[in-house]
Amino acid sequence: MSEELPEWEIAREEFVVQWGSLGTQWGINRTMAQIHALLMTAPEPMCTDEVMARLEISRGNAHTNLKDLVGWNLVRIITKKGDRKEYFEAEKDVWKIFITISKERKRREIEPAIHLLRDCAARTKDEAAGPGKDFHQQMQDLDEFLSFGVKVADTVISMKHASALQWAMRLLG
Amino acid sequence: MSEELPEWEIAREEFVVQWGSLGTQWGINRTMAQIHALLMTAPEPMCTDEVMARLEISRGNAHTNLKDLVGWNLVRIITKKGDRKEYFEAEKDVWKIFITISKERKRREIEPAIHLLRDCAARTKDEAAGPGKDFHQQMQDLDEFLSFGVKVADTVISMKHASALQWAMRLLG
DNA sequence: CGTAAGTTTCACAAAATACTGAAACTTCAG
DNA sequence: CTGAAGTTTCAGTATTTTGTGAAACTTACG
Repeated sequence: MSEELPEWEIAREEFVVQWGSLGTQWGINRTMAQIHALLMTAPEPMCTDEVMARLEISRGNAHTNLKDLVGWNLVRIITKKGDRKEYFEAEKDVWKIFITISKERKRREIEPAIHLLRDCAARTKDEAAGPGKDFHQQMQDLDEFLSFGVKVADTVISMKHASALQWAMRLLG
Repeated sequence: MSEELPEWEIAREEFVVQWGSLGTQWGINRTMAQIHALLMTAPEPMCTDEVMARLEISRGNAHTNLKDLVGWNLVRIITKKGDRKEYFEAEKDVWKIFITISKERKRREIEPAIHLLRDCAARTKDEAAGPGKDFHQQMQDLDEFLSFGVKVADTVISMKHASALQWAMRLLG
């Protein structure tokens, strides 16, 4: 592992390890975050065996997490001609990473929440007063807020990096 | 548990349970999310025993998660005069909830990441070319993006709901 | 075909996380 | 003080999540 690594590889090692623990705080599993960090900083696409060796993890673990990353659209599969192996390459453009993660989180986390809120609001739409009405109102407020957030996110997602930047700069003054 | 609950309480029950599972997807523990849901929809502040009874959880569990929510500034402790018990009340204003969560996540998740990125960038600032330089550049790009995001977040955090709304509307329009 | 290279699956094991319940601690009124 | 009411802690347990490793499966080339 530590035989004559160039200086930048030592920093990379640190990055991978630490990004892994940060990931857990974020609700992402450590290995997945580590693989992502590894691929984001890989000069060339890596194959499963390289990932396994580098992180000292099993084939099954590497495989599962690589495929999960592909499922998140954060990593794509590359095939080199004359080579049957699959290689994995992470998106490195920060703006694209951000867009991808936003899209996925919206789909996986926000939209289900909105459905729940609408369902609960619908069930209580006839409450005329008191706690029942307050509950209904709360569900509606949450729904409206999240739905509005989704609209904003959709707009941002469809923007080019430069326009988004310009727009945000205006906000900052 | 299910003796003659009014209609809205049934919806609330559903909300609490489902918000709990959504929470796990979000990387938040189920009980904490459930308590938060319960308190957000509580007509009055609740005491530990009420929470325990309602969610059928132990005192230790209720206590820990209530205090964690207080630590997140999503719930505050209320004391009624002539009563030694502590009551817990959740913030219900959606905009305030959003601001609070943004602040906390920034502090707990984004800032540590920025520190890591700066550290890794600093360690490789002398790399003149090749993979080492690319690594340095990647760290810097990530840092810049997150730092810029923090600035935007700080601006939004300091805004009144109405101004933020107006600003966002302009984007959508 | 047959077989070697590569990928996927999955039962089981290990590790991390969350929960319980009871004891220890704190606070306050009498 | 003393003890009732309430809060906090924590060792042990249960549950959930991750990871392993080997077998099953797929693919493509000779």
